[in-house]
Amino acid sequence: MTVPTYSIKFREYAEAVWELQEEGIPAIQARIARWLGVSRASVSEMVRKMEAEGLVVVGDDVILTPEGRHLAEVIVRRHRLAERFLSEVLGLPWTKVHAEAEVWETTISDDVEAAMWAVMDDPKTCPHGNPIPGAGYKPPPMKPVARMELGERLRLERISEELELDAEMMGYLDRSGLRPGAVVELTQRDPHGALTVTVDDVAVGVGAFA
Amino acid sequence: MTVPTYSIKFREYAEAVWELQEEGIPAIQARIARWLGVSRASVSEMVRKMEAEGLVVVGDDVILTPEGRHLAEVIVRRHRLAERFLSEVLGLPWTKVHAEAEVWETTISDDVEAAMWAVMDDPKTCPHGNPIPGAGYKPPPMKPVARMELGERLRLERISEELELDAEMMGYLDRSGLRPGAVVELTQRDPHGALTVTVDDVAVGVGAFA
DNA sequence: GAAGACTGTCAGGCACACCTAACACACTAC
DNA sequence: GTAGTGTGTTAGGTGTGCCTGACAGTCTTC
Repeated sequence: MTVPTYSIKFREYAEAVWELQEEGIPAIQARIARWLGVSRASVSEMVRKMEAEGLVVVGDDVILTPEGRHLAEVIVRRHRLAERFLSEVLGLPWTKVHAEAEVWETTISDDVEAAMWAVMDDPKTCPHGNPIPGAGYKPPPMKPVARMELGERLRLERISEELELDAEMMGYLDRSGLRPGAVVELTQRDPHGALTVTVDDVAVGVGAFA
Repeated sequence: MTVPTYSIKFREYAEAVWELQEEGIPAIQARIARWLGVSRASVSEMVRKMEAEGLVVVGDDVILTPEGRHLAEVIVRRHRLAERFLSEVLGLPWTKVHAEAEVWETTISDDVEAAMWAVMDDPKTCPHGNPIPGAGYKPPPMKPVARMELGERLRLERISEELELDAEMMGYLDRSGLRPGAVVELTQRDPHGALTVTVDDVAVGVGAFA
């Protein structure tokens, strides 16, 4: 609930590092650059400034300091809280809330954040199933669909942040019934890794996600 | 409901011109500069860029073109709608919503704006009593408190945007019971223009506002 | 070991919105 | 008339965050 006094860009970079780490991807600069859609040179520069401010340590990976992690968690929390709010209170389709929350996460004040908590009934996750940091909820251990066995059935828990970036993909998933909570069965896997899963007895082809 | 594709700063300048005009203040550059808290040089520069884009005409006053007025009205509408939303749905105190809405006005998307309209019961004014453009509501003709007669009683309709900028002043007004809807009586006027008004039988000293 | 791919960094530049300092012009007051 | 005040403009400068292009270092792969 602390006010992040750092620039919007610092917050976004901290968030990116945090999310990469959450996805299990090592936060090297090139990944951060792709994640944020900027050049490697820009990341190199920003990351050096953030190191000077004590937000990260730059080595082989970029690692958040406790201060940096705290900053990132405020942003991620506000992002997911905003997604939940947009979906639950304002009734926006869950496929659209990610893009909106990108803006909200850096503009929400302490007061507004507190008011959102108060107005919702103890939210634990965002509409994509990702846990809201600080809500006291640990997501169950998960297995990406890509690592399921043929014929295995699983309840879909969450859609990765990376996929959320892609509005078209989100629309596709939604139309196909691939939402958090849906039970899917892996029915086929082609030699290149593309999967066919069955949801509500309908077969759908997808790539790999959680 | 149109997407304003102009930069955030263009939107804020357009809004400032619109508000000055609403307050009956001629929108000369020096006033815009004070209103926005920037230097006259900056206003001169920005206003020239906006003229090149067809948003304003620069003469003795700065005048909005139809395009510019439209842009400004989108922003003002979103500002006041956001204030109402923050107060009504999120339960923030009415003295705080202006500062929050400053940020919201430029970040709200078409989708979010539509959702806000849908979630509230046909709002006509912001919590300070200012009309929301596009809500089909014309405020009654008003008389600033400063122009009341001694002993005259009046219902407070709105608090000017200018005052909203000043959080301390807003707190003072609120604590004094000077809220939209309150009935005030002008009881004294000192030679320098300072006023004493009576609200709920309590005397309060103020400057001049609507 | 050489070729190719990937990575981080550096130099140099750009757009945006802001600033101060200095100027010329208008208006008012005395 | 002159002094003072307010106004708009110009010139030159700043900080932030982005870019491209070129470079050296590190892996893989053959």
